[in-house]
Amino acid sequence: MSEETLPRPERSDDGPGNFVEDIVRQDVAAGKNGGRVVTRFPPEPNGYLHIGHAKSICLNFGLAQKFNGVCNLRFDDTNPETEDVEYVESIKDAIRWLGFDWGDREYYASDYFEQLYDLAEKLIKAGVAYVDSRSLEEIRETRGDFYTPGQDSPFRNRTVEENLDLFRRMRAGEFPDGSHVLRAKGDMTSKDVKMRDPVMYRIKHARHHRTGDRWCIYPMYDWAHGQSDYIEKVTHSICSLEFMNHRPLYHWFLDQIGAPAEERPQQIEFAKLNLTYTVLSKRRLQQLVQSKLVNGWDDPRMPTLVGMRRRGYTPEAIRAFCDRVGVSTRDSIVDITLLEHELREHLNATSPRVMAVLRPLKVVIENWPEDRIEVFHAPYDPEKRDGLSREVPFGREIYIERDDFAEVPPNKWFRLAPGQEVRLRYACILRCVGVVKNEKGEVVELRCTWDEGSRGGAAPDGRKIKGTLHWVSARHGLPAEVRLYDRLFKVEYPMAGDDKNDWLKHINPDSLQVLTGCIVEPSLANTQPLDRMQFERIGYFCTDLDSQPGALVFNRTISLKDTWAAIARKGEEG
RNA sequence: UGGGGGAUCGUCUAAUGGCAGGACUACGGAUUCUGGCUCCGUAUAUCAAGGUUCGAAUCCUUGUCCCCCAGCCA
Repeated sequence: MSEETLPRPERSDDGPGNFVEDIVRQDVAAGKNGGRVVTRFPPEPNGYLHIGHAKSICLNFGLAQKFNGVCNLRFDDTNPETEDVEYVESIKDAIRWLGFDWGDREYYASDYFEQLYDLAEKLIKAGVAYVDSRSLEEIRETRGDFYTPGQDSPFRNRTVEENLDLFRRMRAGEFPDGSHVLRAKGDMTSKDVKMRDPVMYRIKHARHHRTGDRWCIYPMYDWAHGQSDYIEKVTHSICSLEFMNHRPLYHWFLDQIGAPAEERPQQIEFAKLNLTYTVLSKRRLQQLVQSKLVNGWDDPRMPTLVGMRRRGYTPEAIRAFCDRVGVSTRDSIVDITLLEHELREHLNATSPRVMAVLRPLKVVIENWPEDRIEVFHAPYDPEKRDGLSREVPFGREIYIERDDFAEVPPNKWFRLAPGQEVRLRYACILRCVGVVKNEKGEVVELRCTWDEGSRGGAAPDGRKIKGTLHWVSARHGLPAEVRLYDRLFKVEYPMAGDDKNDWLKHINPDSLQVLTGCIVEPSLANTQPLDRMQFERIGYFCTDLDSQPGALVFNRTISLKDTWAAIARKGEEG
């Protein structure tokens, strides 16, 4: 074993760990950066955060927590034409909602414009940056391509004095957009196209959401980002795979400004998140919003954090998911069932249970007196028996789910059918003795009798009742609208097509189904937006932002697993 | 035709020359006043070929496939 071989990194007990964590752990153990760990989450404020960003947020903030470091929130606001404070606020909300706190470490690349400018002058004085006064087209044409080297700009040999003068006048606003750029003197013959005299500054007479009209030149990403990391003393600058191509330039700029070896940030790339049945690029998400395929950025079908919040996702579930998917350097597409699993897991543990009937079918209990009302006490949490319960009134007329009755029951049917018994949850045992149909032959009402010994739902003789149905008293139930959400795309890989616009063809036309005429139990009368609950036997729901007392609206966050659906499907096939 | 990366169950991820493990999914069963939850079980993987080695997912060679790069976007 050579002396240079580093010891195998110890894995921590909490969580699965990943290669980035291994690197940080080794760095800390080796005393690099004096053992400090500083990460950063660097969103550009030009869009809403989505589940993919959550992975990065969890990684960066998680690393800081794990190693007693800090994580900066830094807005990468170097392109005023696309950025806005609206996004800054939404990004901060989303990060807070996810459960992370950046304390007072809220930074903006625009806060460093002056320092960045000074550094740029330093590079000019050192002869490694020059003002190129050609058009965008000319610059592009002479950059060469993957196979042919670029050619030096005729302005490459301007004197330091001339460059300085021009650059200062660029800043002073003497030139129109596109007339000059500041370029670094890289190597126009480099096989690495990024090194062919990268542009550092461009002229943009645009108002910036923070600096207003103070600047009319703005730094490019490659120049701004690494130097901002350095200014903030970031130790580990974690970004996605496509920036791997930028890493040589990242280090080259750090070399040029004379960043001491022991203080320079290290760029580490990881594979960003992709999800089945989902698109996760800002541009495409924006397209969905603008073309009104969804109702805004917070549409519950959107993979944005605001959308997921409105849908009823919990931050805990999203964080658990991010931990679970791991971090690696290979492109991957995570099965959305993993996300759904974490969601159900957390919702199952935390959601109060209530009853709601989505597609009501009236049931008249013939041997129950007309005006007799019974109030049952039903626990909010049947598993933990935490003592909390609500009152659920019961009477002669109730509603059950249409799907819970079959005139001709298929195999293994545990639910209601003529002559068959079921239990009404927490209420009693019921037998169907008659079916009322309309002139079209549709079932409109069920006539039933109840077993008078089964008050509360227990069988007096201990007989097994296989099926238990949810129900709502007709007299006490509250009307409600329920919005059923499904995956936004019909296919697993919407982006798989050769044609770049094929993904839009895979939109699921049934991703939103609005049910009116639903009936929920009276305990929900005062529910507030974003309250979460389980509708027993149906799924997890949350009260929508549109909901009001007297006009209740619920979103289906996710259905319960439905074993019966699989059995029924097989019954049909077989 | 250049450069930079990457290939492990259907999916995500472990392994750092020494029993290919875990989770999700799927399937089967037990339990159940939610056809939920829980519990138990089953199935499925090292891109290919060659080499080094007692021993290879791991090292070497050759090949194949996938991703990224030619913004005055980030």
